[in-house]
Formats: sequence, C-alpha cells, structure tokens
Amino acid sequence: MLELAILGFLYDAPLHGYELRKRIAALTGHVRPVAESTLYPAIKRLEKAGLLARTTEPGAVAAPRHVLTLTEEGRTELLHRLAEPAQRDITDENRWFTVLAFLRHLPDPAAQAAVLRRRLAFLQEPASFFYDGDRPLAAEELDDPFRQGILTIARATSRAELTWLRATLDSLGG
Amino acid sequence: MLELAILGFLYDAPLHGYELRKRIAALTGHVRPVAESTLYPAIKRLEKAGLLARTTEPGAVAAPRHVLTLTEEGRTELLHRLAEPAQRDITDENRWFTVLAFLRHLPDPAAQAAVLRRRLAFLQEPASFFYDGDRPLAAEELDDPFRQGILTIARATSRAELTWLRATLDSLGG
DNA sequence: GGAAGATACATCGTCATCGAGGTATTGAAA
DNA sequence: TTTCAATACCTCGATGACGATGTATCTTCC
Repeated sequence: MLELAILGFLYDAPLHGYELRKRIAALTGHVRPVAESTLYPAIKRLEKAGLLARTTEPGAVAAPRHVLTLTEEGRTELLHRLAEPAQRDITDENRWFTVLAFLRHLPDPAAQAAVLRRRLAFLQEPASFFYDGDRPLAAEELDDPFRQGILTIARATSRAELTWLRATLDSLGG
Repeated sequence: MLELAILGFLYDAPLHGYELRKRIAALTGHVRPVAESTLYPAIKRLEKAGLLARTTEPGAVAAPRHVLTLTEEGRTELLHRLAEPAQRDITDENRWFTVLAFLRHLPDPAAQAAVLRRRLAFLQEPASFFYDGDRPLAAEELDDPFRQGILTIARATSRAELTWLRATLDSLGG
C-alpha cells in the first residue's frame, strides 16, 4: 500500500522524501497515519529494488533533500501493480482507495475497467459481517444496535460504490 | 484488532481456536482474511499475558481441541480496549468495525456513547483525500473519475454513518 | 536570548503478520 | 482405493510497520 502510494506519486513528478510524506499524509493520513520510520525504509527498499533513483539536492530550508525519481522499472512495476492488484487490494477499502487514487496512470481504459470489474464482482458477492449458519443477516435481523450500524454503514457504502462503479464502467466505453 | 476480536468473541462463551478462526473469518474475513499463522500465535500471546486460559478437550471430529476461556484480567482488558480505543481504532474503518462489533459488551451506555462520540468528532472534521493547498477538494473539483469515486464513496459512507451515529446516540439516552 | 516548530533524513529494537510447510484424524467423493 | 476436504493445531523465516530516539539547520515567536 505504502509502496504503491510512493510509486504512484513519483509517477507524476520526482519528489523528495519529506514532500512524499506530506502527500501520503494528505491522501490517507486522516485514516491511517504513516510513520516516518515506515516511509524512509520503504523508500530504501524500492531504491534497492531498482524501482527508484535518488539524487541529492541542497535543501530549500534545512538539510539536503534526496530527490526521488522513478526508474523505467519503477514505472513498469507501478503499472503492473495497478493492472493486477492482489485480492487484498480489491477487498480492503484502504488498499482499494490507494489503487483508485492512481488508477488513472494505467494507459488503457480497458485495463482500468478490468480492475473496476474486479471490485464490482467483490461487492456483488452476497456477504455480511454476521451470519445465521450460512445465511448472511440483514441489519433488521440483529438486536445489537452497534452491529446494526456496521451493516447499515456497509450497505450505504456498497450502494454508493455500485452506482459509481456502473456509471464509470459505462463511461469508460463498454 | 485481531486480539480485540479474540477477546470479544470469548467474552460471550469459551471457544476453541478453530471455531474462533471461523467466527473471525465470518466477521472480517471477506475484507481482510486472517491467516492461521497469525491467529495461533495471537492466542499464545494473549494466554501468556494471562488474558485467557486453555483447557484441552477431545476433538469432536479430529485432533483435540484447546478450549479458550477469558480470565478475569481478560474481561477487564477487553472492556478497557473497548472503552478507550486507540485513535487508530477510531479512524480506520476496519478497526472501527471491530470495536463496534463488540461495543455491546461495555456495560455502561454512557461509556458506549463516549466511544461513538469520538467517531462522530472524527467524521465531523473537515478532511478529504485531496487538497488544494490546505483546502479539502470536493469530488466535483476533480478531473480524475477514479479520485472522484473515492470522494463520492467516502461521502456516502460518512453521511450514512453520521445519521446512524446521531440516532444511536439519541437512543442511548442523552 | 532561548524555546519551539518546521524542514529533512536516519537508525534501532520490537512486534505483528504472512506464506509455506508440517502433523494427525475422519468422512465423503471419485 | 486413493484422494480430497474438513477438522484441529503448530513452527519457521521473512518482512513490514511502529515508537523512540538522534542529528542538523532555519525561522518565528516570546
């Protein structure tokens, strides 16, 4: 997830670590903050893997900056991660939103649509958080108001997303 | 999160690990599967911390079962984790849903309401995923249809949850 | 003059999670 | 009859994330 965000931001323009940190904080920070001690090692990993290159520039204000640029392999890797996300990136909303945030980088609308269809398929599966045997329970069937809340919220999300998915799939050209 | 779910399920009744696994899979598995190699060490951790005790019973079908029971410290710990969740448990929907799933275990409606109010406060903060400087951007201000989607979905979720939160806070007795 | 906060990057130890693999039994399907 | 799926638990190595802490500079405010 973090790695996808790093690659995604760098696809547009080279950035230094600190700026990257601010962008990632803006994107997902209010939900899931990213510690510096997570970001810098992640950058090193990607650099070591040859996905990004580093050049040192004098700092605008303080310490020198390490400006990060995607390599050709980095661009390829980003496109691959966007075109074929792990199932987890499809089902987990946090991860899914990160995929969505950078999906525009995929050059082919058909490839974008394919990713959206995977999410569509996931949302169309009959699934709940609570079951009576194998049967998924609806909010109305629960006593617990908090568990009712979970289902109410999840259903609202699901509806909004299905509407958006279908409209977007349409406009991507069927 | 996983630990909260384990404690939460065991609060109702003693269970063996395999059954626990199935319940956790039902609760959050469609979004975030939990590997066995994560669950069993987590059980051991909690046992080592004195939060749960284990007794061996002959297996109904195959291998012997290790039936897990919450200790008194385990019950106290669960109630503490529910009454005072980390900020992360409030902001991250996955974690928040787990808190909600077991919030009924808190004996005091006022304590339940206090937790809901923390979520309410979080949702009322002006936050987006995308900014123009410091100003949060609305879906309509974005070109990217995928980023529009993120905001559209997040807004629908937020609205549904705010409605539910206010109604539930009311019914918990103001 | 000094403290605080932003800029800018880094390391360290710890811990949670994961995938791969292992052990053993029972019942059903091929 | 062999194989598969389910039951039931476990270990191991790798990795990724985290909090704490450190280093250094510059600006702003008191």
